[in-house]
Amino acid sequence: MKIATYNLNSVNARIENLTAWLAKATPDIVLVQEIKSDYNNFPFFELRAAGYEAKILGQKSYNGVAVLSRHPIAVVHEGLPGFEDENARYLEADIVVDGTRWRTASVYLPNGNPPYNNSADQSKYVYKLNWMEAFLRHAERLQKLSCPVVLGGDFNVILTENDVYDTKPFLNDALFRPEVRQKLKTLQYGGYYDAFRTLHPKDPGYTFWDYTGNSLAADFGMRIDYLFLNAPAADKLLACNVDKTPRLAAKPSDHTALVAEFRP
DNA sequence: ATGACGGTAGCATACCGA
Repeated sequence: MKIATYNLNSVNARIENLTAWLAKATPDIVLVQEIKSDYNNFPFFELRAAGYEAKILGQKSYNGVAVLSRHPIAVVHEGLPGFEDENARYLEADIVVDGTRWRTASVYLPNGNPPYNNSADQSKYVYKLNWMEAFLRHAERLQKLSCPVVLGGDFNVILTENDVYDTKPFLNDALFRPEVRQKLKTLQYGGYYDAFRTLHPKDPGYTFWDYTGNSLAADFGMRIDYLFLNAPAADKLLACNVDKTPRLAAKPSDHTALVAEFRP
């Protein structure tokens, strides 16, 4: 049983790359971010032909999240409960696989950096902190569930200095500020396991490489996509690996897929 | 400090991203 998270940077620009990867990787569930598509333009037919049902919280041009699965998907929350959000960043769903119900969420945390043309504007950072607060409150409520829970997505947070090729360029970046790192750590204090880091204490585990320059060749990456597991899910965890093949393929997203394998 | 690069809207160029 495999669950993946993958920030696609546009589902329509990536549909061939995506279906090729699905055929090879055969995940049961994929938590997708940045589909950059509303409902009417989402490639439901192509994914159905590839064997996947899709539930989406769409948005034109920006953001947008989806859950794909080879099994029926029951949506639980469209958007983060208790948080008025103008952006499509959270979709929670139940999926039964081999008789076990899995609670999953596709999470796209705000970036938080100021716009290039106004570096003094902190409004996006404030939005990020508020979003994280609401997410942490909801994640805490999900701890009441006894079924396996997987919160996966693009968290836009570099958790530690070992999760980026070089800390210097990011010391004042919204992805690496102590405040956001501390906040995401509270998810772990609250009983969620970082699937990749649990099994790979030392490996970089980068999931993102900038399009520009020689970032990919030089491995100037960062680990900002995560699969967080409650204890019942962590108990079933067999493996968790970064699949770099779609990032190395033609017309890639700047992120790549992170895949966890579980006992049924 | 800036822009590299890519996607989208929409048709020139601005906005967004990490």
